[in-house]
Amino acid sequence: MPELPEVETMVRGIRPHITGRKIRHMRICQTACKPLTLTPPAQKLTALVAGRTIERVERLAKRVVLVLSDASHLAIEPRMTGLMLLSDPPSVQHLRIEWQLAGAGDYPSLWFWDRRGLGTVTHFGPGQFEQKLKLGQLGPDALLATIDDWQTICHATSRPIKVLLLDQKRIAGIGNLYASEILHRTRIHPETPSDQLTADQIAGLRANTVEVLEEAIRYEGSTLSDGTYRNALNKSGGYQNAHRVYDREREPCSTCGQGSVVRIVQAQRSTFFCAVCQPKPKRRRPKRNRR
DNA sequence: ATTAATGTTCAGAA
DNA sequence: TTTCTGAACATTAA
Repeated sequence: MPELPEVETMVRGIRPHITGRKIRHMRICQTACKPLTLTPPAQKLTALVAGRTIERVERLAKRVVLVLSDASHLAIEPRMTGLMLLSDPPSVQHLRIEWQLAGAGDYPSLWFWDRRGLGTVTHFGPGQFEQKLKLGQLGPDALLATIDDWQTICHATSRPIKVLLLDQKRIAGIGNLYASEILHRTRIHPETPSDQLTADQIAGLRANTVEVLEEAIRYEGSTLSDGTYRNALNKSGGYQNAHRVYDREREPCSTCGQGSVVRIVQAQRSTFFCAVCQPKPKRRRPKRNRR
């Protein structure tokens, strides 16, 4: 499930316990039938990582990044069901990778757990990270994007704003859950063509994106009904109780009290919104009305 | 047996 | 060139 707030929670959870510690061994667990996508493949990857010290732990969009002592980077992408854990995995058979840490510390190992196994782990040599991933693949981070960034992003396409919010190449970190929450709070209909948004709406979008994501981080992320998402110590998040529209189809809108939450499908993903709070945009007046 | 699920990517068509 | 669709990856629960 992890979107930006869940990945940020993972990073904050593991950072104090693994920063400055040396990776004695990176072990690919044999319990899972199908292996994760590892780049480079397992043998080469484990050799590159062994013996390195973890200098820093950072979040890049929806990835956890370990910065290693040789200036290389290890990027872990949890995708749908991946978790970074220090202890207490929800199940043993879905443990995929163990980083055994040297020296004294509260936890002997860092783990990657992934039920569906869609996650990826990618190693970047010194200098490759910025070039190949940071600059090449991702738009500005959703917590850092300026109004100018947002203006440029929205003006560049006629795609529906909900679909644009999910495009990591344009704006990085927002996923399906938070896209619905952000648009509801900004009172924008999810099918609005992005290039028809007014300057005020775009400013609101930026402000509410930061507000929703920071609030979700304070709650340590959203654990949905399937219970998959957990923090580094296998504790649930709390933000699911604060969702105003996501997964609340047919419930009355908590904001206006008038409408009820409806579900539509955009780009094969569920979108939740309130038709009263988020009315369909009026069609643009054609220019022929000028005299 | 069928469907949907927080993410990403690719091929192919309009 | 842009946009959209469907499928794929693999697993589980309703």
